[in-house]
Amino acid sequence: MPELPEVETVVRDLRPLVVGRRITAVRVGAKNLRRPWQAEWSELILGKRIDAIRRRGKWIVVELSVIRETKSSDERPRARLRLAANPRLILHLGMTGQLTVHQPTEPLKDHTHLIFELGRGHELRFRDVRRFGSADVFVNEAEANAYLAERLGPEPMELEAKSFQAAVLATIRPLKAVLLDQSVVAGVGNIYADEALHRSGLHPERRGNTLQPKEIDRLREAIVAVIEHAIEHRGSTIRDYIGGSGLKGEFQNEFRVYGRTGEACPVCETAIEVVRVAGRSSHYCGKCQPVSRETKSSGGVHRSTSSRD
DNA sequence: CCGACGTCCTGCTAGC
DNA sequence: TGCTAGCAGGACGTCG
Repeated sequence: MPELPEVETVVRDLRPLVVGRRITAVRVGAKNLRRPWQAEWSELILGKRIDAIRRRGKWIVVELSVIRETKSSDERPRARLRLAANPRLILHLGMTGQLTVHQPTEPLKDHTHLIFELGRGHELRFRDVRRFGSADVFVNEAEANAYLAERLGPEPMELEAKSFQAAVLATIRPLKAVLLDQSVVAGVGNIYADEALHRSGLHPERRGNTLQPKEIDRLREAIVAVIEHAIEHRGSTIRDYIGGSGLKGEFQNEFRVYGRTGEACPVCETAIEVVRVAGRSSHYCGKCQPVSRETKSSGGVHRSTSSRD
């Protein structure tokens, strides 16, 4: 499942292959992604040049602009064209999304839902078996940024200690739910949440408001460390994930807890356990990541007075 | 307002 | 061997 490191890898792989190219045609599959592709979106991006491709959280932003027409003498600037001069294509890979560049002669794999023809024998294909992914087009940078800003918190690398501390202490939710909340920190999913919690010695069921400031900062540092480490390994391939060049990730070999139920904790050799938290399977080491007594017994709500004095 | 939970979707696999 | 129930989970809608 593509999380921040996987999406970053896709974007880095794709960058040299798509930047500078023009979208010469858009082909849309029969089945919808999370939201149906709108016909006017094709009009908005057709003929536009890809200036850049970047990542924000788990989202991919393709920046497009009008190519300057050098030879046309009868150039009539149209208002509508000006509004859509710099549209943005925003993609989310969901669970099983793959974004790769192919030659048009390569056979289409099943579940290919969008094809962006790039001319000169290349096309960008969006394939997604489970269709949890999405594609949206916005008329300009401001609209695209607004869309992302209203659902995403800071990138892990830009997460400030103070504000993260405030966010964690302000909630009774289990840490696992906090880390999966994209408005708290953008880009963390089930794998890296579990890995970061193990690295910081915190139980996934610990409730935010029971943490010490020191623990919160340890968690923040663990998130950054595990994300950066994973990017260096091109992310994790569990089953479907591939980078923009079709290469798999290697970080699955570095997992300390995720998907390792029953195996030995790499730190203390205790068997890794799995529990369902926030509707997700959560892997942890019972010894390295103990639940504090007060948290486990009854949700940790009645403890609020003791932190006062 | 906040938190918990159900829904979408397909392919794989554990279990009979 | 063949069948099926259950599981995987990111984002978002709904409910209490």
